[in-house]
Amino acid sequence: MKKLSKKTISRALLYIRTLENLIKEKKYFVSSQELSSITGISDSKIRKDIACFGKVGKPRIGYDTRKLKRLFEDFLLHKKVIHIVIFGVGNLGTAIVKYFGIRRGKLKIVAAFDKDKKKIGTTIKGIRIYPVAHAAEIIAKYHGDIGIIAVPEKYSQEVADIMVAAHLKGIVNFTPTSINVAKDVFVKDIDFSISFLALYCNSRT
Amino acid sequence: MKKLSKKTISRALLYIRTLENLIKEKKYFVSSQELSSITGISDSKIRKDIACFGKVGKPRIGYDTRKLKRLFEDFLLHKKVIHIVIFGVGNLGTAIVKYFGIRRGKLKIVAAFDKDKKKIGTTIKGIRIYPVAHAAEIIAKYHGDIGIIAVPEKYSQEVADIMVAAHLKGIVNFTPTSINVAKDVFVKDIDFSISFLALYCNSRT
DNA sequence: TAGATTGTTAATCGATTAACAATC
DNA sequence: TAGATTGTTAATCGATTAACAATC
Repeated sequence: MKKLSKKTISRALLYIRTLENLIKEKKYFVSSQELSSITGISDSKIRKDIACFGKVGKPRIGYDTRKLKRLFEDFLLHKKVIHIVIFGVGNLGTAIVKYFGIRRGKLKIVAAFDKDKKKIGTTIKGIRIYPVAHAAEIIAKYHGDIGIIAVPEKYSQEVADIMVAAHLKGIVNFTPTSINVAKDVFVKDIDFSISFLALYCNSRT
Repeated sequence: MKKLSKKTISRALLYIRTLENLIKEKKYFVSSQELSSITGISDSKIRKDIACFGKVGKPRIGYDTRKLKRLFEDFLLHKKVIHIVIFGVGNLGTAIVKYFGIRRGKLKIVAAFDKDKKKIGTTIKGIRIYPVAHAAEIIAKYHGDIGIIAVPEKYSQEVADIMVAAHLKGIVNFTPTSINVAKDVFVKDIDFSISFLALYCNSRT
């Protein structure tokens, strides 16, 4: 088996979602061409991605949607539930807690942290908001897997340091700042301003 | 001048932000190496990106931060304010309106749309919520540039069609669905579930 | 069988890195 | 001047596309 590239992993997750929809529609076989027209990803790229996971297609018939979905999940998502912790329950943080406070697929928020004393001790969709000072302990208790930074920009590095110390292996950073972390920690930056500006710039090309 | 790749454009926007911070600190010259250590982007990539815009550096001295920032902006962001419209003011939509309802750099939300009669006519941070039926007219009136889809999944294509008809040239899609649009319209998908899952998968490699 | 579709190889494309002469 | 840093070229790397023999 080849090592999976980041791009292949992202696309595989998209295939899983697409296959789930197809299975819901009781479509049990699909060709790479059909997957291409649904996802917008080229058919040869799709076949090449699938090849990283195994040989499961049948010439003339295509792929068994349920089998293919299981194949991807066995490689990528054998964990039953992925535990998310979030720092900062302002506008964005609260929206995310409201969404992922209830389990969504394999994702679930297990704890939230904030500096605001008025928020600490309250809950959002059943998720308790804890003081940042107790983070290490709470993250260990809930077996946090990944962390979300949704605090004001100036606290992002401080929060990142806490997350690294708490042994989280992945961080989603919503602040417009580059954070520095140990190199075995993965960071995904989601910067709305840069995303929107990039879209605007691309659309004037 | 070379055609700018999407990646170069995104990085250039990151350089602009970095330069703004440096200028605020009254640092008026910076080398590609220093920019590299701040942003995490390799110095040769940075020099190559800059070369797409012009020759502005001085050997031994580096780049004039204010001049370099202006150079990027002249190419990418000559428009004073980019007008954003948003469909759907649920949890996420509301958070975004609260943030971009006030101008943030060159970005500003100018109008919001929703199906919920209770929300229509109300305002968030001064931004009025209009009925979806009036979208074409309102978008034209406010000179909308790009649109955000933050509605429930099942309405995403419907909203995309309205946006295309209203001549928006860029769409940010927060729903977990692939939308189909005319091919001169740019789409940026931001799917939190896939982003979080991908981060998790990458972190177990 | 006939023919559509897979799995895979080879060709192409684009982006990144390395290296260094030019230069202030 | 001496030497650090740019701008740029060549080398490398990885990802995508094209093509097609294998095959059910």
